[in-house]
Amino acid sequence: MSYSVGQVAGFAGVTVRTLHHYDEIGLLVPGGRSHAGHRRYDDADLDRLQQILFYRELGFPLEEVAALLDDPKADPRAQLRRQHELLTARIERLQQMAAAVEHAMEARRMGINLTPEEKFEVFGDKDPEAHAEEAERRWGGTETYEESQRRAATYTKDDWKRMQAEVASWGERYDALMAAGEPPTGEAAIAMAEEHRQHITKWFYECTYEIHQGLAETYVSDERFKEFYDSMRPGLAEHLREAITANAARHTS
Amino acid sequence: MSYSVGQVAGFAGVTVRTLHHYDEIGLLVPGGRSHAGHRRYDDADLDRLQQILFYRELGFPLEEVAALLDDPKADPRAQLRRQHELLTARIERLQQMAAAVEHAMEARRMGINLTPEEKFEVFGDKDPEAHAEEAERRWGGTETYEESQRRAATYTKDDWKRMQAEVASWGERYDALMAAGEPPTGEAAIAMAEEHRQHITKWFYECTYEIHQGLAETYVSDERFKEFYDSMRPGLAEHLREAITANAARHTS
DNA sequence: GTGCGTCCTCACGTCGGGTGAGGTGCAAGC
DNA sequence: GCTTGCACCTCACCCGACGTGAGGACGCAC
Repeated sequence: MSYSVGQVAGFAGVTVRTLHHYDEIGLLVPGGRSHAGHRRYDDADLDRLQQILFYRELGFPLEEVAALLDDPKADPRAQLRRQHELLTARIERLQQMAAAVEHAMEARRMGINLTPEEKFEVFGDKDPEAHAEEAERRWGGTETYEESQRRAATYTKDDWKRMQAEVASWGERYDALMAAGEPPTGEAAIAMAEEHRQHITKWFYECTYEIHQGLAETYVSDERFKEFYDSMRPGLAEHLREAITANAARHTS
Repeated sequence: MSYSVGQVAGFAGVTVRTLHHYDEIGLLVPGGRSHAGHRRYDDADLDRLQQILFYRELGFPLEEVAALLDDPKADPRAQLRRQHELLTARIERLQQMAAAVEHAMEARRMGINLTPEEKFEVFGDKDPEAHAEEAERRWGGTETYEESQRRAATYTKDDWKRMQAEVASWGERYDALMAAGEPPTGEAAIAMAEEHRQHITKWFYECTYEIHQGLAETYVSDERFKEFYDSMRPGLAEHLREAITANAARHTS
């Protein structure tokens, strides 16, 4: 069984030119040539191509791909293990990005102004310095709630107002609920947690129960988020977190 | 608050040159310039840069990134929704790739010879034609079990033999177990399922309970995989699937 | 023999930047 | 006051991973 460039290009989903290129740079030299000089790929070549495409997809430069594949002390078992690790690492990375996106949007929803460093946190730039100076800018600056609101206002003003009204209404009702001594695991609190989740879904993005729980954690762990909720009533942040957790538990069981 | 190229490059984790480039092509033009002609980026620029990097990371060409960001009918809400969708789609894709890698390795373990089309299945090339002709090659070909074994033999011969011995031993014991009338949910069968899982982990890759269950499904749904197991004893494939499921359930509860 | 389809080999174009070369503006140290 | 250093500027060529013709060879079909 041997295949022409066209056939291989066909089922591998690459162009003929790409195969030519790989031949040129010695990354994938076909097992043989026909008498007319046409490239003939055998099954081993296909296996190799599959591996090449795998690593390419994950963004490796071709030179490194060659190194990985020609590594003599990497048998198929090691290859597989590596591929599997790469994939799971990648997935984790994306999940972190998703979490960061959710986080960023929550900040926006509350009119919290992230520092530049925080904005780029997603991209994994663990550079924990310039932190004193940063706090200066953050708390000493003159950027107000109002101002950051203005910046977020690519919404129509009406939309924004209506959303704020919903938030306010929800806040008052949650305040009342706590005043009445309702526990976080009670029906009333759980209903409010669910309303909170649906508010996010309505105005921002599909907020799953899982995501919601993630957000709940930051409401108590991040000072600014906590302040947002505690300003409605002291202790609200924690109360809400527990209600959200209870609500999530109910729906994932 | 405004920042120089160097500062921005710093916390965004890109080079100064990149920022120059983005300015040149009009993708990110700084809000202003200092009297000396130095670029000054303001907070809105940072937000935009963050978005740019997000889409770039997902592989969009810069021109498209510009189109996405300058789309007038995409408010922050729509952006967020889109980003979130892109991420979850990407994650799903990677998970499929991971599953395909697992699948490929199982095939190798059993000496099953995938058709070229199957080898590239991962890369999503749904082209369900040329299927009759394909079956010809697949079943009519002369490639034997032996041959495909040979190709997979980048293992040391010893390793391969020892692995095969383990498989054989396991098969005999599973055969006996079924002959004795053990149910798939019984202790003995579950122990065999667990041994099966650990065999894969030992020789190939970290096989989680979740992955194991995925494999179990293909053992009954893919004719060739089914044949591999049923040749040890008719009905073994299905028996094993249920045992694996029971074993997985025990460990994830 | 004349299409046609697929293959071949140059060889230049494109995209997203990297990497100097050579020059300017400004603060600090001598 | 002068120079040294640093961060910035523009101009311009270089690179990887192909895309995109141009111009030609093969084989089969009519």
